[in-house]
Amino acid sequence: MRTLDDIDREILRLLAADARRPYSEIAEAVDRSPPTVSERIDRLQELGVVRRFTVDIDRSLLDTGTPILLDVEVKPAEVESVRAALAESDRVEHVFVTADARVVAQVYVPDGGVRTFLAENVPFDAVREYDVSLLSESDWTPRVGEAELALTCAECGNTVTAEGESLRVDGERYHFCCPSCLDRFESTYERLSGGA
Amino acid sequence: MRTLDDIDREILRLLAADARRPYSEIAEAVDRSPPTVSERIDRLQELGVVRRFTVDIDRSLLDTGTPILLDVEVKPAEVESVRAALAESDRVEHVFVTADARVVAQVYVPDGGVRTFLAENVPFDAVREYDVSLLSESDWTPRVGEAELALTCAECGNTVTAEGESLRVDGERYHFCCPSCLDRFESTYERLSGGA
DNA sequence: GATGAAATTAGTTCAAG
DNA sequence: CTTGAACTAATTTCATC
Repeated sequence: MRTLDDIDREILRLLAADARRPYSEIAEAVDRSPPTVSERIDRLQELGVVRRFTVDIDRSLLDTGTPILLDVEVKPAEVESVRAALAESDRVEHVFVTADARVVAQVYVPDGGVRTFLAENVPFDAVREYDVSLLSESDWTPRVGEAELALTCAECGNTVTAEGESLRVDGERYHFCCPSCLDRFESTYERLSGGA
Repeated sequence: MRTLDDIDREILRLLAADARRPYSEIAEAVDRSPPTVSERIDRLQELGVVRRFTVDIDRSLLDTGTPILLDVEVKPAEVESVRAALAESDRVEHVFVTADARVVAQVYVPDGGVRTFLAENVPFDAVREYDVSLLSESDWTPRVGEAELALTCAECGNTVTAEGESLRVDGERYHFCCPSCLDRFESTYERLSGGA
């Protein structure tokens, strides 16, 4: 398995700035041919580095409620359910989970107000406290920087280097640091799914 | 000028979920022809509702530093300079400005740590206090919802309705609630640029 | 505003190095 | 890991409604 090189990073940067520029233009910028660019972009998607192609929408031009930053202090066991519940909502664009069990979300609050929004969207018992800040502006700029690929072995948790391998099972990608981990993972998997 | 209709919203939703689907597919979904879809997307870009086509990158797979949520309390007069300084940084992906003069940013902190990052990126005098939370997860989902176009008249500040008009000057878009405001804006503009 | 047909432009496949 | 050439697919233009 290869890690990311400068060409991948440059492609990511160019796509982040404008995902519609023709591959011929990207190809010229990275001094490769269009088929190479095409293949590398496929690989970036396959690796999950590129999650999706999308549009950045200026919601300040859209009348979709009042933008707030909602900071919810949750019971540690409920962090994931609260994150999922918020991420699910039509009114929520960003969700951040902090190490100290807070879930921070950018929410476009409907007319009913924050309390109603919370009551309807978040498991009542999970919330300890919450805090609301009115937002006056928000920016999003996708960045790539000097990023190196940082994958974790699905079997042993080590960092996956260039020697690693990867495997796709049931639409999920798994990465491994070495053939042994891949093998072990595969047998465990087969045992489990065989028994099911 | 038209406002957004259901077809525009559906197009936005489809693009947000996958900006690469062919126009023929979008066309079928909204029961129009590909040229119509093309034209409407152009218009959404022209209006500034679609800021750009981009890729959603999974930065957790990229080794670009420790993700934190940085919450900076700033002197009110410095809010804009701090926002701009942060948005400028290669390490910052999101910046939110709250109504009570806090600037909240998602930062991928380099090895030097937060203090160094702040010292190098934010005007020293502007910061009153700051607070850091380690992030364990972050989601982004572009949403459209039931959005209506909410433009503000560049001359009088009223809401721009379907009767409004718009004008492009020096690469900037301006919207107006009525022809009088457009006229007045134009004369003011010509007077100012004539004198320069 | 919308369209079908034509023209243009972009993307992918493939055999080969 | 890359490419040029051939092929396939997508987008835009335009005359017309």
